[in-house]
Amino acid sequence: MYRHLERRLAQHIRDFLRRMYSLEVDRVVIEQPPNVQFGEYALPLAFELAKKLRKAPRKIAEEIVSGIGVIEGFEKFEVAGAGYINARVNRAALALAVAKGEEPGTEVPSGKILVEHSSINPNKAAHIGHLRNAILGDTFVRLLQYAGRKVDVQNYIDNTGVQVADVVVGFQHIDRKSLSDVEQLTKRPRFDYYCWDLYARASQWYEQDPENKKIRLKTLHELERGGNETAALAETISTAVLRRHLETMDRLDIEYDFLPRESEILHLHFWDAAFQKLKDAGVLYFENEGRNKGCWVMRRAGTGKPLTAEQAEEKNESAEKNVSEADKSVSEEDQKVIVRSNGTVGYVGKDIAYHMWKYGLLGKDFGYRKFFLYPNQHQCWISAEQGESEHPHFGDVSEIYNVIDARQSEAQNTVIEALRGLGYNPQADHYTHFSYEMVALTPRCAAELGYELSEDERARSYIEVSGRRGFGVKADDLIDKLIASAQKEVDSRHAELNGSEREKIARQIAVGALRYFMLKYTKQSVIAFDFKDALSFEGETGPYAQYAVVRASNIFRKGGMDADAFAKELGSKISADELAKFLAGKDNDELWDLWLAASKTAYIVDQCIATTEPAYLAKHVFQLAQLFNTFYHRHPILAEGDEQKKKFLLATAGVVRRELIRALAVMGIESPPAM
RNA sequence: GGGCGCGUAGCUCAAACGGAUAGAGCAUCAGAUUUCUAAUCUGAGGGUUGCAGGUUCGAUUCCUGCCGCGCCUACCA
Repeated sequence: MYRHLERRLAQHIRDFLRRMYSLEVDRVVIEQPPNVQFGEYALPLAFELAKKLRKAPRKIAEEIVSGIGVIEGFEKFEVAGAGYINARVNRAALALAVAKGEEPGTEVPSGKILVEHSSINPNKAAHIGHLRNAILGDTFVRLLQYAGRKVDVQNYIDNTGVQVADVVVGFQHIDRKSLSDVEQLTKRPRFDYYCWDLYARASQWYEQDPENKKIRLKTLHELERGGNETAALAETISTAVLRRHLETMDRLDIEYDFLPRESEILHLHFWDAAFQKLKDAGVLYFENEGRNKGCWVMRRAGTGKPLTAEQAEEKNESAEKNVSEADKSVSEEDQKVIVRSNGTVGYVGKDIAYHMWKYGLLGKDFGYRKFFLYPNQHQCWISAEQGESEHPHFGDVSEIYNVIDARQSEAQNTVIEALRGLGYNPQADHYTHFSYEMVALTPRCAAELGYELSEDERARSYIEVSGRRGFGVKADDLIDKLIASAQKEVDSRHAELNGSEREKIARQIAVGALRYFMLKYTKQSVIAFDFKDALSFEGETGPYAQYAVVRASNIFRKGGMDADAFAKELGSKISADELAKFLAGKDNDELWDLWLAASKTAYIVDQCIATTEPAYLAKHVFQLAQLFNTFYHRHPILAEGDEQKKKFLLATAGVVRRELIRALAVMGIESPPAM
């Protein structure tokens, strides 16, 4: 409801400015006052207008306040400080609307959105860095779905790259395993852990003898070509590891719709189709000299002179030859090799083709096979050269979000520039690199894990994980630890519950702790991972919020009432006048703050989507839980003597409980029945 | 060298297009439970927002320079 009122206010202000001053503003800035005593919305509008209107801000603010008139849902407007306009809403009306629990809808664009996340090399166990990616991606999917968007979730599988090749080399040349040996190994639990170690061993093995590196290159070529024994072994390994990744992510309630694989991008000749278009459009050109002689190259993103909007327009209007001349002058440094001199295509090229497919611009499609059926019957599909005849339709989307770490931003931008160069500007504009920073280990954590550190590394605040060194925290290990720790607590607190109930709760708490931990940091901050913080269930954590829900639930259980029904039917239980009385005035600001926070779910979700920043939701959930815990402490609800007051307090608990459950669900966190 | 990003309390992090007194958690210290379970709550201490300029009514936020740190800068993916 908070969002709904904000939009209504913005619209009225726009109309008013047009009427009163003949001013058109595209965006009315509406802030949240630092304290609820100032009201629910704050407009710094008068400061902005001061220059345009050549009047003192305070004077303008007074004019607006006296002229704005009646706006439904708002009680009054006040001028504060040097010219702030503070808006006060009708508290009872807002509370009643919130209690009903139905957010007035907004227009939802019809197009489908594709979110790509996880994309873990299928050659070793997933680690905490992959967890951050998957949790960010999955949460963003849930945010979009909450906002009413249709979303396809894809997990790109690089099954023909060097990382898979390294493990293949490990099996063939270090451990000397046959295909059937490996097939047996894949049936053992956590085959991906075996590969984790083997990958690290293979990386060392390359250092021992330059000849070994030649084997690696040969293996890589065999994988890319396909149709040979090495490729068959790679297929067995990467498919088994991929299944493990899906299982790991499913422990966190993360699911995918489709798994496009690089092998199909190669074998279905996606690149050939893209290559032709890129050459025709002049995006790619052949280099005749220097370091990149014999390669097809394009300008690396971010190396051109930055163009302003006007310059870009001029450029479009000016003669074509200027453009190509400018492109030809790209220095070697600024060139990105797309096709190597031996004719093979690099990963950026494949990525360009893949993204043309996403937008339905390639004129080719994958084959589709059923791959993984989740316990909830959701079917996950995988790409295939020859697919099944009946399959859902993927691709042809109108917006793309790629959850890929910040280190790849240049490559991502190069793909966007290629689309632009092909003339697909709207598609390029709706291509979002959802960039986030890595998860690193604190030196203390690395030491705990028994890794030897150089003096240099010990002095740093964090150390990057490294698959090649086998250096990192495996996802399943962390999840196991969290579950064990939660299980211990649940067992000691709830002897009355049976084993499977306790197990389920422990899992919910573990998932809540982990997902919250990965979401509470803003994307651009490197997470310096530490077991102490990650395993905490106290303070700013998922379990803290889950516990608030349990406390609310307990009130209703003890009172023999249905929490949701109680909240929803507030209007028939208490008159509007009485409700107003309970919420009015300074004495009740603290209660009102709680209601106001509970009204913000849709507003926060919008903010998260607009900024591709799920951390705002995590902060909001924590604040709401914190306000509730204070409320819980101050008001022994069931002991309340005044019947009307008691109903009001119950409704408060019911509404907050419902909104907490909702918001947690958007973060992929379940609310346990007991803790 | 070039590109991107970061620097805020002892530690880990917030601060939505520039806005009202820079906020949380952890840690430390002092308190709270015959009550709807303390995985909780109340309070205290802790800050020249890396440094120096600039723009502005107003800067943690924008601009310039400097210092420190990270990532990218492969005919790897």
